[in-house]
Amino acid sequence: MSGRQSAEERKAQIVAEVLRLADEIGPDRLSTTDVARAIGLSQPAIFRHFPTKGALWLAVAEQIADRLQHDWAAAEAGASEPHARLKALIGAQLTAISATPALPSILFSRELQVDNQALRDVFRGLLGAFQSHLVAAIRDLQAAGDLYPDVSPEDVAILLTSLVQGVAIRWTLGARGFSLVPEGLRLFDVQLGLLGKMEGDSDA
Amino acid sequence: MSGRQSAEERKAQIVAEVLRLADEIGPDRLSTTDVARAIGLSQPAIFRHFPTKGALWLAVAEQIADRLQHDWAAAEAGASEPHARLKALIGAQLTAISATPALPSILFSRELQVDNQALRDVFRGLLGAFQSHLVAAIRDLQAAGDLYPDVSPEDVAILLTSLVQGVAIRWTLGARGFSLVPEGLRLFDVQLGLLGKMEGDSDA
DNA sequence: TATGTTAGTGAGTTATAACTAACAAGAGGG
DNA sequence: CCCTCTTGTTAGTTATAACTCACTAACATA
Repeated sequence: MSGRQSAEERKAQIVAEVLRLADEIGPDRLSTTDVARAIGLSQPAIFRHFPTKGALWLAVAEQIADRLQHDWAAAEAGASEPHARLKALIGAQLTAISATPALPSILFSRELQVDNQALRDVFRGLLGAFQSHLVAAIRDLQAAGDLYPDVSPEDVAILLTSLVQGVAIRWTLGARGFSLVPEGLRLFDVQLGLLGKMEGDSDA
Repeated sequence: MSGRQSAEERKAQIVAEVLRLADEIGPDRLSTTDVARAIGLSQPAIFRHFPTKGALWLAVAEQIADRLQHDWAAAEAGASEPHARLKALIGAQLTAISATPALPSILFSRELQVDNQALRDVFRGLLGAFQSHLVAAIRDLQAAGDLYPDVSPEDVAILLTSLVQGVAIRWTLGARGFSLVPEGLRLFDVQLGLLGKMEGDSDA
C-alpha cells in the first residue's frame, strides 16, 4: 500500500502507530499484527525494523521521553515569572496527555514494565525529572513570596502531579466527557489559590 | 487438594485469589490457568463457576465495591466531628488499597479500560460514591467554619481523591518503598492545613 | 439403597501471540 | 545490464490464551 520506504521513516511510522493504537486497544494488548495491519504491512515486517517487541516499546518510550522533555523546556522558556512557569509546566503535561491519551496507561502499565527493565527505568527517570522541574519552580515561587513558605516544595510538587494524574484518570474513566486541559488548569488554580492564601498575612 | 466445596465458597475463593494474583502477576497477565493452579483446581473448573473471564472480573469488582462501601460506612460511624470523619474516610481508602494492592493496577488495566465496559461502570460509580462521601464531610467542615469557604466542596473532594490516587500510584511504582497509609495521611494533613489556613482570618 | 444434582477432571478446539526462515523485488552503483 | 543491499513477502513454528465436551465422583434425599 504505502510503498517501500527507508528504514528510518518506517521506524518512525511504526512508533507513531503504536502510540495511536495503544489508546484504542490498550498498551499491553497491542499486538504486532495490529500495528502492521494499521500501517498496511505484513506482520513480520515489524521485526525487520525492531528485533523484539520489547525493543519496539523501548523506542516508543524514548520518543515519549524526548517529546515530554522538549515540551517542558518550551513551557519553561515561554514563561519567566515562577507562577506562570509552574502553570505552563502543568499545562504542558496536560496537553501532552490529551494529545497522546495512552500516556497514563503506558506510563503506569505494570504489564509492559514487568518484563522490560529498561522501559521501567526510562519512565521512572521521566517522572522524576518532571518532579524536579516542578520543585524548582515551586522554590522560586516561595522565594518570591507568592507561596505559603511553611510547606515543603517536594510536597507541593507531589500534590500537583497527583492533581494531573487524578484529572487524567477521571478523564479516561469518564469516557473523556470533559476537556482535559482546561479542567486540569482550573484545578491547578484552585490548588495554587489555596497555597497562596497566606500572601496577605506574610507581613503580619 | 482443598476437596470439594460449595459453589458459593468456591466463588469467593476464586475471587479472593484473583485479587491476590492480580497484584503478583498483574491484572492483565493473569490467566484462568494461574488462578486454577493457585487454588489447586483444574482450569475448566473456573468456568463452572463463572461463564466468562469477564464475568469473573465483574464479580471481583463487585466484591471490591462492597468492601469499600462497608469501609466508608465504618469510617464515618467511628468519627462524629467533620474533620475526623474526613480524615477517617481518606484513611479507610488508603487502608483498603494497602490491603488490596492490586487496586491501582486494576484501575489502569486493559480489562478495565478497554475490554470490560461493565467493569468500568462499577469503578466509575465507586469513585463517584467516594466523592459524594467526601463532599458531604467537606460541606460540614465548611459549615463548622473549619475550612476556607470560598472553594467548592466538589473541587476539594477532587483534590483529595487525586491525592489518594497519586500516593497509591507512587507506592506501587516505587516498589512500595514507603508506608502507604502514614504517607497518605501526612499529605492529607498538608492539604487540609492549606485549606484551613483562613480559619484565623474568618473573623477579620 | 436408588436416583438426581452438582463440583470437578482430562483431553480437546480454536484463536492469537511473538518470532523465524526462505524467498522476492525495488533501487542504486559498477 | 547485472550485482548487491535493503525492504518486504509468504509460510511456517511454538507457546499460551479462553473456552468446550464427555465423563466421573461426591453429596443429598426420598
